[in-house]
Amino acid sequence: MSDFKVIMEGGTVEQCPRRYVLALTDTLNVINGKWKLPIIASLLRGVVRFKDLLERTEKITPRMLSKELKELEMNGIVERKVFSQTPVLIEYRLTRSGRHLTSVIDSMIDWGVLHRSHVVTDEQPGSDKI
Amino acid sequence: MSDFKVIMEGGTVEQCPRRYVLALTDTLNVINGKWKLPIIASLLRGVVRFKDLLERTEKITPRMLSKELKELEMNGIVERKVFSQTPVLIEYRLTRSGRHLTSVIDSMIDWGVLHRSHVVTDEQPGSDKI
DNA sequence: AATAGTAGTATACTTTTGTATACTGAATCC
DNA sequence: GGATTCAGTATACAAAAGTATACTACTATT
Repeated sequence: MSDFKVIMEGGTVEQCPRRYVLALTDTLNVINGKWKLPIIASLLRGVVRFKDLLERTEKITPRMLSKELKELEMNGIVERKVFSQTPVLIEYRLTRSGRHLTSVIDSMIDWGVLHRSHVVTDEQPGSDKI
Repeated sequence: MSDFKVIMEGGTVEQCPRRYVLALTDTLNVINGKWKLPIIASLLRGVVRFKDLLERTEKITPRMLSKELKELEMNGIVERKVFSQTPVLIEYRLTRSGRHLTSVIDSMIDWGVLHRSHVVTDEQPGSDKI
Protein backbone atom coordinates (compact mmCIF):
# COMPACT_ATOMS: atom_id res chain seq x y z
CA MET A 1 0.00 0.00 0.00
CA SER A 2 2.53 2.60 1.03
CA ASP A 3 5.05 1.20 -1.45
CA PHE A 4 8.17 2.69 0.01
CA LYS A 5 10.01 0.61 -2.56
CA VAL A 6 9.51 3.22 -5.27
CA ILE A 7 12.74 4.74 -4.14
CA MET A 8 14.62 1.61 -5.14
CA GLU A 9 13.68 1.83 -8.76
CA GLY A 10 16.20 4.39 -9.80
CA GLY A 11 14.25 7.50 -9.03
CA THR A 12 14.89 10.74 -7.28
CA VAL A 13 14.37 11.22 -3.58
CA GLU A 14 11.11 12.98 -4.24
CA GLN A 15 9.54 9.70 -5.26
CA CYS A 16 9.26 8.92 -1.56
CA PRO A 17 6.63 11.45 -0.50
CA ARG A 18 7.32 13.57 2.51
CA ARG A 19 4.21 12.33 4.26
CA TYR A 20 5.60 8.81 4.15
CA VAL A 21 8.79 10.00 5.76
CA LEU A 22 6.73 11.68 8.46
CA ALA A 23 4.60 8.59 8.95
CA LEU A 24 7.72 6.48 9.31
CA THR A 25 9.33 8.74 11.90
CA ASP A 26 6.01 8.90 13.77
CA THR A 27 6.00 5.15 14.03
CA LEU A 28 9.62 5.01 15.08
CA ASN A 29 9.04 7.61 17.75
CA VAL A 30 6.07 5.68 19.10
CA ILE A 31 7.86 2.37 19.48
CA ASN A 32 11.40 3.43 20.26
CA GLY A 33 13.17 2.87 23.51
CA LYS A 34 13.61 -0.21 25.57
CA TRP A 35 10.17 -0.53 27.06
CA LYS A 36 7.52 0.61 24.57
CA LEU A 37 6.99 -2.67 22.77
CA PRO A 38 7.07 -4.85 25.88
CA ILE A 39 4.41 -2.60 27.39
CA ILE A 40 2.33 -2.63 24.23
CA ALA A 41 2.65 -6.39 24.11
CA SER A 42 1.30 -6.62 27.66
CA LEU A 43 -1.57 -4.32 26.78
CA LEU A 44 -2.45 -6.46 23.77
CA ARG A 45 -3.51 -9.10 26.29
CA GLY A 46 -6.21 -6.78 27.52
CA VAL A 47 -6.90 -4.09 30.06
CA VAL A 48 -4.31 -3.85 32.80
CA ARG A 49 -3.41 -1.85 35.85
CA PHE A 50 -0.16 -0.18 36.74
CA LYS A 51 0.77 -2.82 39.22
CA ASP A 52 0.13 -5.63 36.76
CA LEU A 53 2.36 -3.98 34.20
CA LEU A 54 5.05 -3.50 36.82
CA GLU A 55 4.96 -7.17 37.66
CA ARG A 56 4.85 -8.66 34.22
CA THR A 57 7.16 -6.29 32.39
CA GLU A 58 10.44 -7.76 33.49
CA LYS A 59 12.50 -5.50 35.67
CA ILE A 60 10.93 -2.21 34.69
CA THR A 61 10.94 0.39 37.45
CA PRO A 62 7.84 2.38 38.35
CA ARG A 63 9.58 5.51 37.16
CA MET A 64 10.14 4.16 33.64
CA LEU A 65 6.72 2.58 33.47
CA SER A 66 5.08 5.84 34.45
CA LYS A 67 7.13 7.79 31.94
CA GLU A 68 6.48 5.37 29.10
CA LEU A 69 2.77 5.16 29.79
CA LYS A 70 2.54 8.95 29.71
CA GLU A 71 4.27 9.08 26.38
CA LEU A 72 2.10 6.33 24.97
CA GLU A 73 -0.97 8.15 26.21
CA MET A 74 0.15 11.44 24.69
CA ASN A 75 0.78 9.69 21.40
CA GLY A 76 -2.71 8.20 21.37
CA ILE A 77 -1.59 4.61 21.83
CA VAL A 78 -3.01 3.93 25.28
CA GLU A 79 -6.00 5.19 27.20
CA ARG A 80 -6.01 5.74 30.92
CA LYS A 81 -9.26 5.34 32.84
CA VAL A 82 -9.65 6.33 36.46
CA PHE A 83 -12.21 4.66 38.73
CA SER A 84 -12.75 6.50 41.98
CA GLN A 85 -12.89 3.51 44.23
CA THR A 86 -10.76 2.84 47.19
CA PRO A 87 -8.08 1.97 46.66
CA VAL A 88 -8.19 3.94 43.45
CA LEU A 89 -8.33 1.80 40.32
CA ILE A 90 -6.67 2.89 37.12
CA GLU A 91 -6.94 0.94 33.92
CA TYR A 92 -4.72 1.13 30.90
CA ARG A 93 -5.85 -0.12 27.53
CA LEU A 94 -4.80 0.26 23.94
CA THR A 95 -6.59 2.67 21.64
CA ARG A 96 -7.60 1.64 18.15
CA SER A 97 -4.27 2.92 16.85
CA GLY A 98 -2.50 0.98 19.56
CA ARG A 99 -4.21 -2.24 18.59
CA HIS A 100 -3.34 -1.64 14.95
CA LEU A 101 0.33 -1.77 15.91
CA THR A 102 -0.03 -5.55 15.71
CA SER A 103 0.57 -5.29 11.97
CA VAL A 104 3.87 -3.51 12.54
CA ILE A 105 4.84 -5.94 15.28
CA ASP A 106 3.94 -8.88 13.07
CA SER A 107 6.09 -7.62 10.22
CA MET A 108 8.95 -7.03 12.63
CA ILE A 109 8.63 -10.57 13.94
CA ASP A 110 8.49 -11.94 10.41
CA TRP A 111 11.62 -10.04 9.46
CA GLY A 112 13.41 -11.07 12.62
CA VAL A 113 12.64 -14.74 12.08
CA LEU A 114 13.71 -14.55 8.43
CA HIS A 115 16.85 -12.63 9.32
CA ARG A 116 17.85 -15.18 11.92
CA SER A 117 17.51 -17.94 9.36
CA HIS A 118 19.59 -15.93 6.88
CA VAL A 119 22.27 -15.30 9.43
CA VAL A 120 22.45 -19.00 10.21
CA THR A 121 22.46 -20.22 6.60
CA ASP A 122 24.37 -17.41 4.86
CA GLU A 123 27.00 -16.12 7.09
CA GLN A 124 29.67 -18.65 7.78
CA PRO A 125 32.65 -17.16 9.56
CA GLY A 126 34.79 -15.37 7.05
CA SER A 127 32.70 -15.61 3.90
CA ASP A 128 30.07 -12.97 3.72
CA LYS A 129 27.93 -13.53 0.66
CA ILE A 130 24.46 -12.22 0.05
CA MET B 1 2.18 -15.31 9.32
CA SER B 2 3.88 -14.78 12.63
CA ASP B 3 0.49 -14.08 14.21
CA PHE B 4 1.61 -12.19 17.24
CA LYS B 5 -2.08 -11.64 17.90
CA VAL B 6 -2.44 -14.99 19.58
CA ILE B 7 -1.61 -13.25 22.79
CA MET B 8 -4.78 -11.18 22.49
CA GLU B 9 -7.08 -14.08 22.52
CA GLY B 10 -7.18 -14.73 26.20
CA GLY B 11 -4.13 -16.89 26.55
CA THR B 12 -1.16 -17.13 28.77
CA VAL B 13 2.13 -15.45 28.02
CA GLU B 14 3.53 -18.69 26.72
CA GLN B 15 1.31 -18.44 23.68
CA CYS B 16 3.72 -15.88 22.33
CA PRO B 17 6.72 -18.08 21.65
CA ARG B 18 10.06 -16.95 22.92
CA ARG B 19 11.52 -16.98 19.44
CA TYR B 20 9.00 -14.36 18.39
CA VAL B 21 10.05 -12.17 21.26
CA LEU B 22 13.66 -12.62 20.22
CA ALA B 23 12.83 -11.86 16.60
CA LEU B 24 11.04 -8.71 17.64
CA THR B 25 13.87 -7.41 19.77
CA ASP B 26 16.32 -8.28 16.98
CA THR B 27 14.36 -6.09 14.63
CA LEU B 28 14.07 -3.29 17.14
CA ASN B 29 17.80 -3.38 17.78
CA VAL B 30 18.54 -3.24 14.08
CA ILE B 31 16.42 -0.20 13.33
CA ASN B 32 16.66 1.77 16.54
CA GLY B 33 18.44 5.05 16.94
CA LYS B 34 18.23 8.25 15.03
CA TRP B 35 20.13 7.28 11.92
CA LYS B 36 19.54 3.63 11.07
CA LEU B 37 16.43 4.04 8.97
CA PRO B 38 17.62 7.15 7.11
CA ILE B 39 20.79 5.26 6.20
CA ILE B 40 18.86 2.16 5.18
CA ALA B 41 16.56 4.34 3.10
CA SER B 42 19.57 5.79 1.31
CA LEU B 43 20.95 2.32 0.69
CA LEU B 44 17.64 1.18 -0.75
CA ARG B 45 18.38 3.50 -3.63
CA GLY B 46 21.39 1.41 -4.51
CA VAL B 47 25.07 1.06 -3.83
CA VAL B 48 26.66 4.08 -2.22
CA ARG B 49 29.92 5.32 -0.87
CA PHE B 50 30.68 6.83 2.49
CA LYS B 51 30.86 10.31 1.11
CA ASP B 52 27.52 10.00 -0.68
CA LEU B 53 25.87 8.87 2.54
CA LEU B 54 27.47 11.77 4.40
CA GLU B 55 26.06 14.22 1.90
CA ARG B 56 22.57 12.90 1.56
CA THR B 57 21.86 11.86 5.11
CA GLU B 58 21.02 15.24 6.48
CA LYS B 59 23.46 16.54 9.04
CA ILE B 60 24.96 13.25 10.07
CA THR B 61 28.58 13.48 11.18
CA PRO B 62 31.24 11.10 9.86
CA ARG B 63 31.65 9.73 13.36
CA MET B 64 28.02 8.69 13.62
CA LEU B 65 27.87 7.44 10.06
CA SER B 66 30.91 5.29 10.63
CA LYS B 67 29.51 3.92 13.87
CA GLU B 68 26.09 3.17 12.40
CA LEU B 69 27.51 1.50 9.31
CA LYS B 70 29.66 -0.73 11.48
CA GLU B 71 26.64 -1.77 13.52
CA LEU B 72 24.58 -2.41 10.40
CA GLU B 73 27.40 -4.46 8.96
CA MET B 74 27.78 -6.48 12.15
CA ASN B 75 24.05 -7.12 12.13
CA GLY B 76 24.15 -8.40 8.58
CA ILE B 77 22.18 -5.51 7.10
CA VAL B 78 24.87 -3.92 4.96
CA GLU B 79 27.90 -5.19 3.14
CA ARG B 80 31.12 -3.26 2.74
CA LYS B 81 33.25 -3.82 -0.32
CA VAL B 82 36.73 -2.41 -0.67
CA PHE B 83 38.22 -1.67 -4.08
CA SER B 84 41.94 -1.03 -3.96
CA GLN B 85 42.00 1.87 -6.34
CA THR B 86 43.31 5.29 -5.70
CA PRO B 87 41.73 7.02 -4.10
CA VAL B 88 40.37 3.97 -2.36
CA LEU B 89 36.77 3.12 -3.18
CA ILE B 90 34.46 1.60 -0.64
CA GLU B 91 30.94 0.59 -1.47
CA TYR B 92 28.12 -0.02 0.91
CA ARG B 93 25.10 -2.01 -0.11
CA LEU B 94 22.22 -3.78 1.58
CA THR B 95 22.26 -7.50 2.11
CA ARG B 96 19.26 -9.62 1.31
CA SER B 97 18.08 -9.17 4.91
CA GLY B 98 18.59 -5.45 4.54
CA ARG B 99 16.46 -5.27 1.44
CA HIS B 100 13.75 -7.29 3.14
CA LEU B 101 13.42 -4.53 5.70
CA THR B 102 11.19 -2.80 3.15
CA SER B 103 8.31 -4.87 4.40
CA VAL B 104 8.84 -3.60 7.94
CA ILE B 105 9.28 -0.06 6.71
CA ASP B 106 6.13 -0.32 4.63
CA SER B 107 4.07 -1.52 7.56
CA MET B 108 5.46 1.28 9.68
CA ILE B 109 4.50 3.82 7.04
CA ASP B 110 1.04 2.32 6.74
CA TRP B 111 0.54 2.49 10.48
CA GLY B 112 1.86 6.04 10.64
CA VAL B 113 -0.47 7.23 7.92
CA LEU B 114 -3.43 5.50 9.53
CA HIS B 115 -2.52 6.82 12.96
CA ARG B 116 -2.32 10.38 11.70
CA SER B 117 -5.79 10.07 10.26
CA HIS B 118 -7.07 8.63 13.56
CA VAL B 119 -5.47 11.42 15.53
CA VAL B 120 -7.16 13.97 13.33
CA THR B 121 -10.60 12.33 13.41
CA ASP B 122 -10.70 10.74 16.89
CA GLU B 123 -8.99 12.90 19.36
CA GLN B 124 -10.45 15.84 21.14
CA PRO B 125 -8.53 19.07 21.81
CA GLY B 126 -5.94 18.62 24.48
CA SER B 127 -4.61 15.35 23.25
CA ASP B 128 -1.17 15.68 21.90
CA LYS B 129 0.15 14.83 18.51
CA ILE B 130 3.43 13.15 17.89
C1' DA C 1 -3.18 5.71 65.34
C1' DA C 2 -0.87 2.24 62.71
C1' DT C 3 -1.32 -0.80 58.49
C1' DA C 4 -2.22 -1.90 53.92
C1' DG C 5 -3.29 -1.25 48.96
C1' DT C 6 -2.99 1.42 44.60
C1' DA C 7 -0.61 4.48 41.78
C1' DG C 8 2.56 6.63 41.25
C1' DT C 9 6.86 10.77 42.34
C1' DA C 10 11.67 12.38 43.88
C1' DT C 11 16.47 12.36 43.88
C1' DA C 12 20.69 11.00 42.45
C1' DC C 13 23.22 8.46 39.58
C1' DT C 14 25.21 5.64 35.30
C1' DT C 15 25.08 4.49 30.60
C1' DT C 16 24.13 5.29 25.98
C1' DT C 17 23.57 8.17 22.25
C1' DG C 18 24.61 12.05 19.69
C1' DT C 19 27.33 16.57 18.45
C1' DA C 20 31.29 19.58 17.21
C1' DT C 21 35.51 20.14 15.39
C1' DA C 22 39.72 18.88 14.04
C1' DC C 23 42.78 15.56 12.43
C1' DT C 24 45.11 11.05 10.02
C1' DG C 25 46.85 8.09 6.23
C1' DA C 26 47.49 6.46 1.67
C1' DA C 27 48.14 7.63 -3.13
C1' DT C 28 48.14 10.15 -7.05
C1' DC C 29 48.24 14.67 -9.51
C1' DC C 30 50.37 18.95 -10.48
C1' DG D 1 56.68 18.57 -2.26
C1' DG D 2 52.20 20.62 -1.55
C1' DA D 3 47.22 20.06 -2.86
C1' DT D 4 43.50 16.92 -3.45
C1' DT D 5 40.48 12.94 -2.74
C1' DC D 6 38.47 9.27 -0.12
C1' DA D 7 37.41 7.09 4.06
C1' DG D 8 37.38 7.46 7.91
C1' DT D 9 39.48 8.39 13.46
C1' DA D 10 40.37 11.30 17.87
C1' DT D 11 39.03 14.04 21.52
C1' DA D 12 36.00 16.42 24.18
C1' DC D 13 31.65 17.48 25.32
C1' DA D 14 26.22 17.63 25.76
C1' DA D 15 21.90 15.48 25.94
C1' DA D 16 18.87 11.64 26.34
C1' DA D 17 17.67 7.31 28.16
C1' DG D 18 17.71 4.21 31.77
C1' DT D 19 18.59 2.46 36.86
C1' DA D 20 18.37 2.25 41.97
C1' DT D 21 16.25 3.25 45.95
C1' DA D 22 13.37 5.55 48.70
C1' DC D 23 9.41 8.13 49.39
C1' DT D 24 4.34 10.42 48.86
C1' DA D 25 -0.88 10.85 48.72
C1' DC D 26 -5.20 9.02 49.34
C1' DT D 27 -8.34 6.35 52.04
C1' DA D 28 -10.41 2.37 54.09
C1' DT D 29 -9.69 -1.16 57.60
C1' DT D 30 -8.12 -2.85 62.11
